[in-house]
Amino acid sequence: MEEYKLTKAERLSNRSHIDALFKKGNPSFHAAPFRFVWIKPETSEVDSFCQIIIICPKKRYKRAHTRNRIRRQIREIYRQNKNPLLEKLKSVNNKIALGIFYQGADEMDFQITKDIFVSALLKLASNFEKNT
RNA sequence: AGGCAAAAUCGGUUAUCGCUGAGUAAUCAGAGGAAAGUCCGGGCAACACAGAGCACCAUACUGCCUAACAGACAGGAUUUCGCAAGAAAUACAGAAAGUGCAACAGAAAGGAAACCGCCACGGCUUGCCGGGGUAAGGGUGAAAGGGUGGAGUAAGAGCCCACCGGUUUUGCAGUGAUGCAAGAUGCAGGUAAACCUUGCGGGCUGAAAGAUCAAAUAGGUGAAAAGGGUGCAAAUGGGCACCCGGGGGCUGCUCGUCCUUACUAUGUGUCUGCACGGUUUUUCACGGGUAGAUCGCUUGACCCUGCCGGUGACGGCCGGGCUAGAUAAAUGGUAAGAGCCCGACUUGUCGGGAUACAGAAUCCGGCUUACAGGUUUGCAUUUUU
RNA sequence: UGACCAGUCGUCCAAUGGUGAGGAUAUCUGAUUUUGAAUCAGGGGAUGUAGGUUCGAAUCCUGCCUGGUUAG
Repeated sequence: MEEYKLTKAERLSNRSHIDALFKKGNPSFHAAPFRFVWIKPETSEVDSFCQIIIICPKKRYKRAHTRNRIRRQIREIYRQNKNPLLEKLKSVNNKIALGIFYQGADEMDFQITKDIFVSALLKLASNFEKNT
């Protein structure tokens, strides 16, 4: 069963969870323009296996429309390619909160960044298998 | 044809995978002219509020429009440009309420003074000196006490006269700023985007305002419970034993057995073991309130067509319409095809592009700034006829 | 969403509306030294931007740009 939806349950929106992510989150790896941070949430009330938050800092991207565009494109990539990660998480029955930083150029090439992102996600999933 | 400036405008179809809102569902809707800067003004909300003044801030020709404004419209004045017609700009109240300031230069920078001068007088060494008069000319400066001309004089001076400018009174025109005419006045500069004065205006804080619901934890308030009986001991004391009841442990359950049924200081009263108060624990209730949720939130000084009033900004009326409402924050990805733009060859194909400035966060009215492309208007230039 | 402040040589700071915007440091040139450092002498280099007020603006006023601080 594969789903290509991205509902609100899959987005990180609780303030305390976000604070926990940035304070105690495992500083995982860099991958070209991306950087990932993840944590296992303390409470198990979360519905989905992986909640994400996309960060493009205002300090780096001054204009609102550039920030919007970057965030939307990353979200689109994640939506299309999230299933391998989710299946792995489901198999080990883990729930995580994931923070995705973007630090690349203002205008990004959709296809190239897509390839990078997909490989990075697979790497993250394998990393998970080792931990458990 | 390319260039500059201004104005209005911000291309867009279909399919599909998603996102946000509405709807039972089918389905429908989904960023801007500036959403930006946050520079003004209001709506709305909380709090405050007898009246007046001070302080602070903002503003400053007149009329008019408006919910309001530093905005708009109509006009006046001044300045600049122009031969003129006219165009453009204007923070456009007060310098005779007061206090300041004006480097350098210059005699003197503000109820004045005399460097070179001019003038007569006195003295003598006959071209100088002295004490006077004067401010036309020269010189300094950004600026030198209205300007030009005449009369007048020893020389001169609004000392006097004419014209021009200023101030002011009256009359006329105008809603008014003001204009025109007639008279009066001999006229102490500049700077208020120096302090300041005057007039008009401002209560203060902002949607993370504010309203409602409300978990866990901690704390607040109130109520209840921490037992009853019998016997013995004891006053330098306030304990012990047993029985009943409640709670807990041992056990799958019962019996049985064990533990427990609190503390209160040199508290207060009282005196026979009690009452009051306090502490602690447990239970219940209440209210405040955090996370969170809902409202505020999009039907509005709204948009469109037509008619009427007004020079105009704008106002009125009839009819029609509903056009984002998110909250770590929705508009994205892919594909195709007309038309458009760019480039290449060629004169109809191929390749590329979908873009400038830029993203709603409480809502409106303005201002300011950014802006590719095509459109319209104006200006100058070049080429052709 | 509001409130406030600042912008001066490459860097850090001065300058009451008034002389050619000053000082430290850096940099350049020369001297000194076998060479370098230190020292000495000399030079270049700046008022964020566009307007306005004024005789005159880094300073006063207005718009814009950039950077920073701050409330919740």
